[in-house]
Amino acid sequence: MTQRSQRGRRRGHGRPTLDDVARTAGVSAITVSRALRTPEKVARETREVVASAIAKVGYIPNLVAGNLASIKTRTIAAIVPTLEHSIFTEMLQGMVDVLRDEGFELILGSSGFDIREEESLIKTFLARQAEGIVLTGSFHTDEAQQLLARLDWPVVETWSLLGTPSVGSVGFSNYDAAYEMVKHLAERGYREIAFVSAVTEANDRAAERLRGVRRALADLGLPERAERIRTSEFSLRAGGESMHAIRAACPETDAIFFAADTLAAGAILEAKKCGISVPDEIAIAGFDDLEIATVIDPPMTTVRVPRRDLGRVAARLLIEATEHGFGGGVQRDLGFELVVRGST
Amino acid sequence: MTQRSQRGRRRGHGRPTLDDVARTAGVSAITVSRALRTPEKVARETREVVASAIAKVGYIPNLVAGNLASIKTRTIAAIVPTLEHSIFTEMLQGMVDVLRDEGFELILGSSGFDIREEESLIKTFLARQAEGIVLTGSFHTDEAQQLLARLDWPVVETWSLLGTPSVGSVGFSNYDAAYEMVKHLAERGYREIAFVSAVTEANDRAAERLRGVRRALADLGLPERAERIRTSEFSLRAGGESMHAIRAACPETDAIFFAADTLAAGAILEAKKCGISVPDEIAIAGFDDLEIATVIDPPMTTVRVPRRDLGRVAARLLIEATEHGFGGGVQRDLGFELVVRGST
DNA sequence: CGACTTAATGTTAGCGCTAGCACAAAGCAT
DNA sequence: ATGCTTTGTGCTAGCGCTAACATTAAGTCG
Repeated sequence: MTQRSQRGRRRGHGRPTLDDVARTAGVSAITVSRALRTPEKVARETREVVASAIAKVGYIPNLVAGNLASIKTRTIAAIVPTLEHSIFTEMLQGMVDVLRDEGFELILGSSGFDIREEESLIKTFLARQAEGIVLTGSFHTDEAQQLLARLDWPVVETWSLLGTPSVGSVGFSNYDAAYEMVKHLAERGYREIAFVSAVTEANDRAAERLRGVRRALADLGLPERAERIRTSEFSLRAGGESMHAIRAACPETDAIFFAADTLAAGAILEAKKCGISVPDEIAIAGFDDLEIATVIDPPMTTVRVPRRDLGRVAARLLIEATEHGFGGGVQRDLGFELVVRGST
Repeated sequence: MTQRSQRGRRRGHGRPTLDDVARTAGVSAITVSRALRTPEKVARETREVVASAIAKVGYIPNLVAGNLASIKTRTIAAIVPTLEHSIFTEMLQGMVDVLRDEGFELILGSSGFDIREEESLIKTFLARQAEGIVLTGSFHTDEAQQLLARLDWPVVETWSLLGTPSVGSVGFSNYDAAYEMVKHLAERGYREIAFVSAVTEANDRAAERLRGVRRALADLGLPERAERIRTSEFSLRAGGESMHAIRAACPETDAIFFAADTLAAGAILEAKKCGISVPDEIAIAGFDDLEIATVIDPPMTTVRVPRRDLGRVAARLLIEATEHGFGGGVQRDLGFELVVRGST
């Protein structure tokens, strides 16, 4: 028999442990554990003794230890490109709502639209034993792709339906949405259509929207001019600037489709400031259906996307996958809605 | 001698462990651990052998186990009222920037402006062994206060300087900011001033702003009328509605100070839509200095708050506290700036 | 060249919890 | 009474990692 624990606890937090509770309640540690996690398996009387012991010593469970022992962390990770664009934070809010109801926590990463940073975050979250992860889009580094492919780890991609992540994709067709908008503009009689995109590099949503615009222009026999296809950062100011740049380069332009409401709203505000009439002189369309689209004058034609639901559905799929396994990879097309208002 | 491990691993992930790496590298587990965490203590040659073994077996560290063994999680928690208001997400972005540089991760909670939910989140984050927490404001439930008081756990409060959290407060004086804005309006000659606040219940920022407005009105000898002190939810639409409601109740009102730019912007947009001239018929002031304040017409007078820095400083304080201890509780007044533009 | 540091690696004993069984006591049919 | 389930509780052995100490092989110095 080895001689041990001669001098009590050598390391540790100093916070009370399960054993402390067990000792003051006069039961074993496992009983306390059960009283907390599966109370129906503990006699009412014992439960009460344990409860008062917990209160007495001020016990707070150590989930890190519990996670290690049970190989479950009840943690889901999410990586978004930025926290400064409300479409992503609203999606996160949807996720958090569902996760919290189901007793899961969110660990959050923001990649800054950089897939290498995304890869690094993925590795961190793997190391932290997140039980699943929500990614934005389906463009990732090769290494990340390979890692995810060989790992049997629940992954959901959002905002896009192009990838084949282990659990599924939750999104809508960015291509179709952009196509529909151009079709709408054409039906309204606009022929000289410009498109202002987000940066498309490593961003499949933006790339798909651009593809949709191009295809629609071609199908409808409308002219596509390079000077009218621009990329821009996301800000109100940049929206106004893009409008001016396009009008300077191609004065005959009669409609501009922006890949984000923020840009489109900036353009409408700037147009009004400069006495340019919307939609008579120039039509403006956006993408997202943020609140500003409804209160701006004229109200903005845009594409409504179910950002809250994107988060909710992604979270549910992932929880389902952690609890009942997964395979194949479902595709949840949550659709979009063309909302026609006064700006076109 | 006890007979054990007759049939190998009984539970576990199936992912390779430190031991697997150690075995293929022909060294002990602790050497692999050191090669990863303190490479300078391992001979170059060994380091290389270990590195290739890691690559060979595809090892990903299990931080949950590491955290338990080292009693360190390198995790910081943050609780914000909502993710749907960019001032908070920008603060979080500031936090994430600093945390990631220092090798910390963020666990995020959103309380929905409900301090009971906040309390529940605090307990969860304690249980998850977060090394510190960033809270919004200094209103918490009694139980949360007591828990935090007796726990010797690093806590930083943001957006307010009123509390005495264990590590410190990072914010500015909401009272002074509101006071200054009213003073500015008075100097501009406005005398019939209205104030639209966020809900003040359990929200010390809103309560302080209201107090500042009241005090300023009193000090400056301006009339305070109950019909002109309103609370409102946060939205563009609600801003416009508040403006109408105030003008209906008190037609002589010549200036409205909104506790958020979103509200003020909604009011300006609505005013333009209705042909109400800003600032001639009614002056509008906001709070936050969001981008829209600069591009709207007229540009908006508002209070600039250092939201990104709030997050950065809070994160740094907390990291410092986890590494070198803490005591007392510092107060970092990051200040605010009255930005006067055309709307007043 | 023996005592003494330094560098590199290994051994042991947990961190605080839970899975999997073992076991006692009680209920229930036969 | 016998066997057989059910209920409540406890014991043992880890989960995968790291702190603390132990050990060995090289330098280092007067």
